[in-house]
Amino acid sequence: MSNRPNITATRLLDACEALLCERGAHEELTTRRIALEAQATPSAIAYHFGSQEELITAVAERVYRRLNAERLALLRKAVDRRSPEPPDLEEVIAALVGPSIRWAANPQSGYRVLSYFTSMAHAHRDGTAHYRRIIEDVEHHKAFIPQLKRIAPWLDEVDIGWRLNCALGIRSQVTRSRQRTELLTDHRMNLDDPDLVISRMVEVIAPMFRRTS
Amino acid sequence: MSNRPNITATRLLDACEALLCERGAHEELTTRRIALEAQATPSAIAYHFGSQEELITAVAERVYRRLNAERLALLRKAVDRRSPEPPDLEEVIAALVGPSIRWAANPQSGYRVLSYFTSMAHAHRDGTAHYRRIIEDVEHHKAFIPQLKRIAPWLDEVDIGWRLNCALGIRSQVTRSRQRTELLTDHRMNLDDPDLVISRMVEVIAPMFRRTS
DNA sequence: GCTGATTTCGAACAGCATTCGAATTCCGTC
DNA sequence: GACGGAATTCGAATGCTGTTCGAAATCAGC
Repeated sequence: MSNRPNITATRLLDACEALLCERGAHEELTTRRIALEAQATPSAIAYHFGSQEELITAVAERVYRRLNAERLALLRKAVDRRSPEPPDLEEVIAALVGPSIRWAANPQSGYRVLSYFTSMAHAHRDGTAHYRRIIEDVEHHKAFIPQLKRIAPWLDEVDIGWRLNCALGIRSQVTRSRQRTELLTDHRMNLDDPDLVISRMVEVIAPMFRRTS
Repeated sequence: MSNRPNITATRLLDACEALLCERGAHEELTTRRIALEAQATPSAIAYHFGSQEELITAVAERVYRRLNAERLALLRKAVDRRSPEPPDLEEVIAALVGPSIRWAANPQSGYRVLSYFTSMAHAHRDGTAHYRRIIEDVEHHKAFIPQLKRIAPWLDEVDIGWRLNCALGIRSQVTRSRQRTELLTDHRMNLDDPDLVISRMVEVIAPMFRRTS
């Protein structure tokens, strides 16, 4: 549990992330396997992180930070481009869901870590509070609210948050339930093209923030 | 692996479902615990279902069938009410997401079984094909497509399927990420009232199927 | 009431995460 | 450069887990 992460700790983080990104390697996600990959022993996991769960949490947190940085950078770019006017709605939505979509299309991006982590956090939603720390972290999402409010000032802040939440649900469905998405669209949408998927999502999400006719 | 389920098999199913519905009992979801609850032995699980995973799959399948029956009954009712005119859009959406929302609000409904199962199926999306059998079962969802096409004939069938998929994503977000939903809406939405939540969802999903101005 | 099939049981077995004390390495200080 | 205390690594041991398997027990048909 060192606050100054040493070389072994980062090797364990890297090994765990690599295993989570490998296709179908979740069955082999054992302390022994991780330790082997990191040239360490299972005890090292307990020493540096406390438990395997907390190691995975640390890995997820690291990936999550990267994703959020990208999201917020895109939001800032969208805001700056139109400042002092309100940003473009479609560009804001693309900033919100774009990184997830692009990362999900790339197996080495670490998105699989997040998929696995959130699945596990949902399955064992009892007790273990260190899961919630990440799940409940919505601060960066909240950064989108004031900008969306500028775009759709007739909407309540609750309305904005609700629509934001819905948009995130659509994002999750597309990134995590790819099989279902393919079946419902009759395999006639190219889900491998992130830009296409993003524009399709914008097409569906944007009307939520437009005035009802 | 009996096709004629006997008394012990159904007791195991019931015990497993009960444990999955109990708050925070997922940690205790072991073969020995399930067997104890069902007045049987761990070997009985292997004998009747092959493995613990397959027992859980069987439980999820049973619950899933109940939910789908309710969904399709509501869809049929919506269709019959307006026949031969196209059904009301809002009523169709309520038929799609309503049962999930209501079940999620009731701990004893068995919705927790589905939450747990889909989480697990996503986490171990490799190999184990018996998970996919349920995850990929979208036939009942497809029953909504022709009705929605009647309502919005200007939309492609791919467009309809895509929007249907998005609606299901919103549903999942609200039922499974309740905490996040509460935080984003600043705790100012009463998520315990299913009818309110459903109308809020309709408010967001319906515009997807309306003509763009 | 016997016989063959179905079902139940309890004792194993291998694998798992974790614990813990000893051994080792590291690093500031003499 | 060598000491000594802290930080780190290690390997054996512990108590879980799901599953296997052969022997008992129960059941159904004649």
